[in-house]
Amino acid sequence: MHDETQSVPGSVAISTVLQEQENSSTPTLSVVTSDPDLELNPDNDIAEIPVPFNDIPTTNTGTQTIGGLDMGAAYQIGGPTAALAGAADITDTKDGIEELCPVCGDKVSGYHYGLLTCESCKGFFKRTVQNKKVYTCVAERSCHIDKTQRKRCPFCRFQKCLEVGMKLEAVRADRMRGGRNKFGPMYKRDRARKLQIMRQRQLAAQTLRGAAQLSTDGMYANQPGTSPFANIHIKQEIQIPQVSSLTSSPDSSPSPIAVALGQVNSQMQLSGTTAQPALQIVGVPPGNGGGPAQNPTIEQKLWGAANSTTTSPHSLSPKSFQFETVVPGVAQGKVSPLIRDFVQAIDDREWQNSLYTLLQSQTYNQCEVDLFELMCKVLDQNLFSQVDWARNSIFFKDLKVDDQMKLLQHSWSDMLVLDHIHQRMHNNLPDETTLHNGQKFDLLSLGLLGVPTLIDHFNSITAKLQELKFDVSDYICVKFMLLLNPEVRGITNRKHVQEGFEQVQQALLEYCVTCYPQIQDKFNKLQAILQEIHSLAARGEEHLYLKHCNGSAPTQTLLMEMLHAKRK
DNA sequence: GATCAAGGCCAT
DNA sequence: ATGGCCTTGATC
Repeated sequence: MHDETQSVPGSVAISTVLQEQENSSTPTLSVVTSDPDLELNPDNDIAEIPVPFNDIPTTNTGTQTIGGLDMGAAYQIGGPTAALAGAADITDTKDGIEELCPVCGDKVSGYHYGLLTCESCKGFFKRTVQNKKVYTCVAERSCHIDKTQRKRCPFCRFQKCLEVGMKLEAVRADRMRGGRNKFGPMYKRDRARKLQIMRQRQLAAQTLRGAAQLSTDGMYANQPGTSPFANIHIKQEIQIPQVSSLTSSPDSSPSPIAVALGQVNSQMQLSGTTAQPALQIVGVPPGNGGGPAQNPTIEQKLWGAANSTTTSPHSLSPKSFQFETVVPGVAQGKVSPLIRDFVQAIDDREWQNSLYTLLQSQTYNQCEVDLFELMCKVLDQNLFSQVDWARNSIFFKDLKVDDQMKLLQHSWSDMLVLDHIHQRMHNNLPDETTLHNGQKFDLLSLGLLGVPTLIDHFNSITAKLQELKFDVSDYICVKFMLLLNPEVRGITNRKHVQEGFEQVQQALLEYCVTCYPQIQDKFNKLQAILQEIHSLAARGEEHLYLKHCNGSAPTQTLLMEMLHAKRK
């Protein structure tokens, strides 16, 4: 079986996505340029320290240069002369810092294109991107890459380069030599973090040695100087393997956590079964700097699953809501079949699974990711889910693609915000989560479309909805009403949209009256809140658009496509 | 001036 | 095509 990479797919047109219903091919979401220092959240568990490796006093760097080239700080520490260093802490850190190339396991020669890699993978990555190479895997796209076999399958090698986090955007389009790029500060922070980890390890080791020594003496006491913090150091030490494994994974094995979550495996399998971006990207930054995992996921979800499930989403959604518990009045037959079906079709577990899978896959093997960029990727994925949901929804699915596009272009951001509110209110989505690499990701920012200042508005909306006992049925009806907006300009089949809208509106009105008689005017109040959501979403869109215009937001995404569509 | 991550060169 | 070594140049 021969698999081939394809040429650059370009941006994802909304119409393409929608039209895929007919041919079920897989559009490729493209990639992302980003500034890794933009809105970085340095708030990780390990305090940043102002001492990069290269500031560590060594007197023997000269012996570590090769051919007159200073080989850099990272391996200076772990290099053959490290043992000669006088300071005990330097010799002790040797094991901690000696890194292997995450692609092939060869010796690391420095930071290249986003992370520590060996010289050969650096060269390979550069050649591939610069020369827009297109490779083929003659096997199953899952060839093992190590030092001895890395030459065998360039396809899988390049795929692995992307998987571990090598950044296409670090290869310069203009081929300019020298200087520094935007990743410089990230490399510096990564060095500092590694150094910090080494020191913690060393202290933990000392503490343990001390404790062992004292216990053999039949006494319990901590070493002077470290005693108050001994437990802390040990605790941090336990966390270290997760963190350090992100930058050195010679065999590319998923971390135990990822395996336990069942997340990385599924991602990797997907990435191995889909023609991937790798080379399509060349020239254009790849859709997901973090590797090929994202696109196949989206594609599979949207165009694989969706095409076969249009008839009965319920049966495929064992995770959908149990009406009896979430929809009051259903047992008494008070709820319209329309709302029943709506609610049953919801699969929030899938929503959250996709979210966490994406977050973990994007940070797997990455020492530090751009959190704004990551947020955009999540929004983008949500957007794909949104389109998928719409295309399989009653009323909407009967429309022509042009009409569908217009409706989606008009409502996507409102629906993203609404979805987030729903996830928080009904599924306990937390406000933040810790990523695979230890960074904290602000989940709430998704609901704010990346605008921190919208938090008050967001909270006020949420509070009002809570007062109204906004439930899952309300949510899904409101979502339909946002989507099926007959006011949208240029709709050809406005009658159908109008009918759909009115049916949902009527169902919601009846639902509010019958199931929530104690809440006065719930229906109209919900309508008013829709306006607020719309205004919040509009500000979010504006912000994202500005970010995009000044080059801070990923390009070639469905998200940006949507942002542009409204401004055409 | 030193650093070091880009790109380039060239023997293999 | 690969990969080890060299040159470059922005940043520290």
